[in-house]
Amino acid sequence: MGLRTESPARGRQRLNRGSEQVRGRLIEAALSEFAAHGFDGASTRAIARRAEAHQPQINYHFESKDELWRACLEQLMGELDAVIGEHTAGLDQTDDRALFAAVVRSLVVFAARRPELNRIMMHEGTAPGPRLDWLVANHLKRRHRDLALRWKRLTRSGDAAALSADILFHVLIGAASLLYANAPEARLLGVDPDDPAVVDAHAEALVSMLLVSR
Amino acid sequence: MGLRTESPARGRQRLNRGSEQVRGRLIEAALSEFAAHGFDGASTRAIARRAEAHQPQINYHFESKDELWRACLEQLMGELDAVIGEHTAGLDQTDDRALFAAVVRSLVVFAARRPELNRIMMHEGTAPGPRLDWLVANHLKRRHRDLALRWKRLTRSGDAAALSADILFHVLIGAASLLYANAPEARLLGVDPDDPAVVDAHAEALVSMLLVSR
DNA sequence: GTCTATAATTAGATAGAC
DNA sequence: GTCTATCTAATTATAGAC
Repeated sequence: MGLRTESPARGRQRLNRGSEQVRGRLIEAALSEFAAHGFDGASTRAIARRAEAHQPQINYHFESKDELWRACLEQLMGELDAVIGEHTAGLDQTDDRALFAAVVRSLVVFAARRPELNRIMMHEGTAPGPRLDWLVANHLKRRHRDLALRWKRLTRSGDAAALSADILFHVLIGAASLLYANAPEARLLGVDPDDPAVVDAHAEALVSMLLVSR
Repeated sequence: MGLRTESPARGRQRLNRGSEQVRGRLIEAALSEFAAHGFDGASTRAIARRAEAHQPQINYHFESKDELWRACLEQLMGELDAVIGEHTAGLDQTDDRALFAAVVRSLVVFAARRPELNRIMMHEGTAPGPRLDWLVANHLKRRHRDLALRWKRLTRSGDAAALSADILFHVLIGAASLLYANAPEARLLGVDPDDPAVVDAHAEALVSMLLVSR
């Protein structure tokens, strides 16, 4: 197996771009790959290629593929909270009805803009495992409980459709996000999940079906 | 590498169970594994182990892992049609409202009883590829078109909620199936997707939200 | 038709030069 | 901090005995 003595600097050019930039590029590439192909289907080589980095850099900047996955979810959950924050800012924080409508619109808008979060959650929710345990404990438990409490108040005030608070979480997220999580499928069916008019009508339809007119 | 001359009949006992039975066991095991872990995450060894068969038997009874996957989807789609058939049998076949309600109930009941179909579709819908192309061409296109036509008639007759026929497919399937497709997640959140009372209330809630009272 | 053994490829992670 | 080379383990598929 002949040594390559010919040139001292072979292969890809050395690129020192700073830890933070490479870390960010790896997270962005990884969440795309995890969303498209699931944790097992996403290879660290494909992630590195998409980030224009080398595969061992993943283990340098992150401890493991698992830790990279968790970093992706922290990123996406932070973005979701930012979108909800934008939609609920300036509202009367005691107006449960207006706040709920804003959350529904946030979920639809976010699912359309950033389908990766819902894709990853759909991949992970199909089987028990340590990643699902981590997701529920660190992100979903609180959101599920808060949404159920909000829905119970709306039910008592006569604003809510006839739907149990326990299952509202999955009914709402399913209705709000499948079109975008499965956008490749929707496109083949002739639907355009990237059309802002579609997204807007979708959000308003959900609000009007969930909140009964007074 | 020492030859094992010791015993002529080593390893697992030879089991000849007939082609049809082994084929069926492999399909049942495979759809569980594909549903739980996605196509890439499901290994043919795990499928064979679950079916109490040997890994090369997959390539004997099916041409490849891909063809086994397609056999799983034919099986599941057939079961879905059977459930829809049961729910719509005996109804006035010109009563669009009653037929639509029966289809909604079928989708919820089937998703709860057989979450594998929705799990596999959620895994496959997140990225373009030959399996998604096959699914859309052979199963989804027709269902999507028929449901949209039915919804347009209900919209004209004033029975339908304010929701575009284009996106009804994904809104309905998302609202009806995420609770069951992501049942492992729901269970960790304290919801019981296996409770028949939950399933029944879920179906009736969707019917009442989608069909406006006359 | 069932089974063992294995070929060919690819996976995540690591060692060590630079 | 980046990169090449490589280790170990796992993957799908196949060859051939039975």
